[in-house]
Amino acid sequence: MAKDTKERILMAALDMFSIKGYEGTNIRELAASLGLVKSGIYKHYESKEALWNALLDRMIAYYGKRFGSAEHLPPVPDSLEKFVSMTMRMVNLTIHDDQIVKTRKVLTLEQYRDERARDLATKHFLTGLTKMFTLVFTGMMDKGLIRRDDPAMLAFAYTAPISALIHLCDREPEKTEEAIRTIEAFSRHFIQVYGETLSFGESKH
Amino acid sequence: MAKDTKERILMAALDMFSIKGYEGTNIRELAASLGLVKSGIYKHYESKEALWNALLDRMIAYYGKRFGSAEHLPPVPDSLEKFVSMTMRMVNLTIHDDQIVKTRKVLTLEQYRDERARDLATKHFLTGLTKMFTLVFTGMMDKGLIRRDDPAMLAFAYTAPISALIHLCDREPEKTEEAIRTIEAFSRHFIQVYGETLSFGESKH
DNA sequence: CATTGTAGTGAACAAAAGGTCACTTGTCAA
DNA sequence: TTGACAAGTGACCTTTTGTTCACTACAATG
Repeated sequence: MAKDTKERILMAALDMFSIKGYEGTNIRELAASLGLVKSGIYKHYESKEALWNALLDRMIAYYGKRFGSAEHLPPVPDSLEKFVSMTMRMVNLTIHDDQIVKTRKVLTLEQYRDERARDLATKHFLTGLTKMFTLVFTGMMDKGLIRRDDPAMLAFAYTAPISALIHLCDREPEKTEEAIRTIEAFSRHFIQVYGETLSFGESKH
Repeated sequence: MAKDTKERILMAALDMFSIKGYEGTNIRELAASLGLVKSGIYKHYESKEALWNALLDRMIAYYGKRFGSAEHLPPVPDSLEKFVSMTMRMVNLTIHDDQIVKTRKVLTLEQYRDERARDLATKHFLTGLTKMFTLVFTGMMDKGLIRRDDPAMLAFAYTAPISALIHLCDREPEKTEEAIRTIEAFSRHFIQVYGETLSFGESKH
């Protein structure tokens, strides 16, 4: 019950910050949500700002581990259909995983105030996905699944619309199902435009 | 100097809210930024929340007038080159117009807290642009400039990446120039993919 | 000129905020 | 058993916050 409290505080902070933002969050309420009293928080974090920084440390580390490392790169799919299903798996995870949703919301709310949040927001919302899919598309071009083109441009053109709909889900959760359908439709439209239509009998070498 | 103050307060509020958010903004500082003392604000708005709501009213009205009305629809360009330059004109406006930038920031910061902000955010960031460009693409298909396809899907695929880069500029203004270049590159890539390459001698009827 | 209403001031207030500290409690090691 | 330490409490403090109000200055109107 001891060491655990520090972790519970961090998770409660993620929760409140993601709803009310840093300024809108107050320590009393945060402590109460854990059955603590506010001075109890200060046994684990020396100030509200220290708590915020610890949370950011965590988010940055988590991002690095989860999205930044080579082992978590999605495998290059070997059919366009598998490419779509891979996308949908990733999308479903990122939309429904509570911690990831809250992380996105916090970054959205604090991106103009905190420099590290700002940087992480750009990774989360833009460059991270683009880099990842640049590799995927490069691989798919090598396999002859999609036509040769600038893979970074394709990755940007592919991930940004999906990212926009993920933000929509964060903002209006009741539109989640529709958004997921739109993402799938967009995905299929995308492979239809960029997919290499192999002539009959032709095969990838 | 009389009626004017109410307006100046509204603009100062837009400014502070866009930087510090609603919770982070305090009336004293806001008044001071206008050379007033805090009680002066209350002569024009009965509470902080009333001020916030007045600002939202304004933003909603402005959006309706600026982006919602038929007369402000961009004309359907009659060449792909003009399509790109039209896009760039719009992008430059939306990135450099202070009031529009601040509006986007406020909506970003308050989208999870205020229902009207939430709705306006979706319009600003997603559906508004998509609707507008659906019409543009429909017109361009009619003119034979781009190949026939689902115009709404094209509009979504076109505007979402641009929107993502506009958000990037709001977050990291020092990347504005690079972002604008990327938008233009994306734009050209887009028309290359979807543009109808008319055979020699062929013309739109 | 008298009056009336509007814009603005400054002092005051209650509530809420972040933070401190002396104290209790429970656990574990010597 | 005892000493030490980490975890948690409750009372207290200071600062900040939104809001009110009696008052002044002044322009417009009759």
